[in-house]
Amino acid sequence: MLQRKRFLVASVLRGALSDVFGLDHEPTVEVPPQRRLGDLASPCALHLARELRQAPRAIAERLAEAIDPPAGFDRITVEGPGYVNFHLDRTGFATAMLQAIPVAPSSSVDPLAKVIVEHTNINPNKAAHIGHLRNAVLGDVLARSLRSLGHATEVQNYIDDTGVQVADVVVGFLDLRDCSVADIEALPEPFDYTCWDVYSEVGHWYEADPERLELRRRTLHALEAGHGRRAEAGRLVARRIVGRHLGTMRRIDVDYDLLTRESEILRLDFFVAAFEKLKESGAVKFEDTGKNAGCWVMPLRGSEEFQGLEDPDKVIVRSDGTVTYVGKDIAYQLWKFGLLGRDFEYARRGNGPLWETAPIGAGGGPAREQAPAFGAGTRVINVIDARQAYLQRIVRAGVAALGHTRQADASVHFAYEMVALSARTAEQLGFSGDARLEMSGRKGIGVKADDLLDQLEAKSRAEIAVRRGDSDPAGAEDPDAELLARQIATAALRFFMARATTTRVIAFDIDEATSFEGESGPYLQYSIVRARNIRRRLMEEGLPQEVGPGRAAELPVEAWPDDLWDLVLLASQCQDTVERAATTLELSLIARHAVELAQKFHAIYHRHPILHERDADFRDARLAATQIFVRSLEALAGILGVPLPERM
RNA sequence: GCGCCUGUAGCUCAGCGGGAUAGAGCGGCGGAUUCCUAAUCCGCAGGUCGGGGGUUCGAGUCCCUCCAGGCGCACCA
Repeated sequence: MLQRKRFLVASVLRGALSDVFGLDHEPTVEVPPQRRLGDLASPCALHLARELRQAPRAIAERLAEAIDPPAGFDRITVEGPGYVNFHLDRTGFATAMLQAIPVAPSSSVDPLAKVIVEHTNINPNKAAHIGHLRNAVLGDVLARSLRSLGHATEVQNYIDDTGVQVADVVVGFLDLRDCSVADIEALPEPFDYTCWDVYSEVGHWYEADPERLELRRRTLHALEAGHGRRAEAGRLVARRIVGRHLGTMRRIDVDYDLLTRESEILRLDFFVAAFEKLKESGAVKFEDTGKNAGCWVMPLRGSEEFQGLEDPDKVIVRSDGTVTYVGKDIAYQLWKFGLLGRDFEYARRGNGPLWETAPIGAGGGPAREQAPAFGAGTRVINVIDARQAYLQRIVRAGVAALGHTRQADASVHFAYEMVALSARTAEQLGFSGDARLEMSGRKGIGVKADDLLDQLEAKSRAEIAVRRGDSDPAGAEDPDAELLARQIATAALRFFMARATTTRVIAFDIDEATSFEGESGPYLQYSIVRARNIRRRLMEEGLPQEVGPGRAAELPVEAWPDDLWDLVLLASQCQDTVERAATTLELSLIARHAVELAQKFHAIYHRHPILHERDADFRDARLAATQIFVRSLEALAGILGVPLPERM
């Protein structure tokens, strides 16, 4: 909403600079720090002072005189050292804001161009931990942002069900714990917790006798081949764990369109197809001698991007004929762009909207026509932590080496930093360490996602009980309170993950993450609950609960004091914020904008009561601002995946 | 060694292609509830923006350099 005004101001200024000074200058337009200074301002007079050999204030004054306030503006002033400031017609702008959609599909978006977002991608061999939650929340918020801006968006969750990590858990069950496949099947829930322990046990077991690593190799081959007892155990482990992971993500409202399985990529020979193309184009070559003798490698020496590497070649096919992860990932990436010339078979998972890749001719599987058209995206965003930046660059280089430069450019690695444990939290959990501690599934160090969510829900329940005056929170089986506890936990967790800048390591602190005060998910929720309560009270009093545009248009300027106005102006920047977040992949902008809105609302709530205000103009302006606030925060909360309850 | 990221209040962090008085949350101290729920609000204390150069009318922001920390550079993913 404000963006259009910004363009208008820029164009008016550009014209004046040309008319008055004969300059061709693109002025910057920003929002001044305080409302009394106006709503949009340009420091262009400061920029041009040297060139024009005039005092900035003098330039600004000449500009202000030369310009008539553009449509929607009241007046133009000169402020500070020489800013040209534009003051909006508050009544007119607020009336427009009442009717505006806070975050709408952008006209610059091609609704037919599909964006594929891949996220979560947890190895199906153990319980999800809080690092995985960061990935899932970022991916989900990104997908929600793109959808709200009008992008066709497809969310994929890649399941590496034939990798080393699954193999290790299979070894743990079959060889270390001497289980049968039936024994694994019979294990009680939480199965993923059991696997968490097995996985770290097997690591120690290998260390004690490195010859046992042969079992890993044998299992890995069995998983890739797809038959035998080990493969059966692997399928079982992966199937049960994926079910648990989906359940964990469902708790915080994270969903997917499609699960893609590595086993299907292998079975359908996606890599064979990709490999043919790579060989044809000369992107890979066979190494006869040297350290990579017997391997197919992708030379990276020529590329500027890979300067200074110790080994400028990347192995794609190992000397034993097996394919590296990068090789499979290149094939998968080509499929995502519709460049592979092959496709999966699909099956619906359960009765829900989620699909998964299915083995060819899977008995009784649904016909292929029923599945939506997956893949063939125009842009692909892989949400993967920053430690994998090197591999993601190689995947992109592989796509480029085949001559698909447009698709290589459209291959985006959404890199975020990892989640570590704060020193305090690590100590509380019994892990030694004086600094922050990196989580490690292999070592069994970490906070399980479900444990954190349980803790958040328990804390929510306790808070709710206190507020409702229940003496016995555990005994009260109030379904309404149960839902609310879940919503609060979801909000706390999602906001915590979304508000962190992607380039920073999160030092996960349990006390901070479970805080319901200050900059937190529940803080957002509470602000909306308060606004909704006003509405409810108005209804009870038999007063109108809404201000229509007609009424808003007749409010006098005095009804809009600076602090109330500031909320409206902030609300008018939701669209810009979401667009900027989606293009820069800095999603924390959305969380910060949401919390800033809530802060301003809470402050106004105390200063400007509505129910007890006698002046009708003041009351209606406040009510209109509240309406604008509610709609804006609802839009942002929807993108952040923060549920907004009716009461708290 | 090469590459990427980080260094701002006691702690966790914001600071939009340089711009108006460097902000918020937590923690500390002091206040606010006969009045739309105190998961809130208001006030106070707390800062050589890692160090040093440079560019500029103007630098937390750009350039150089140094220091400190994290991550990556496999026939693991």
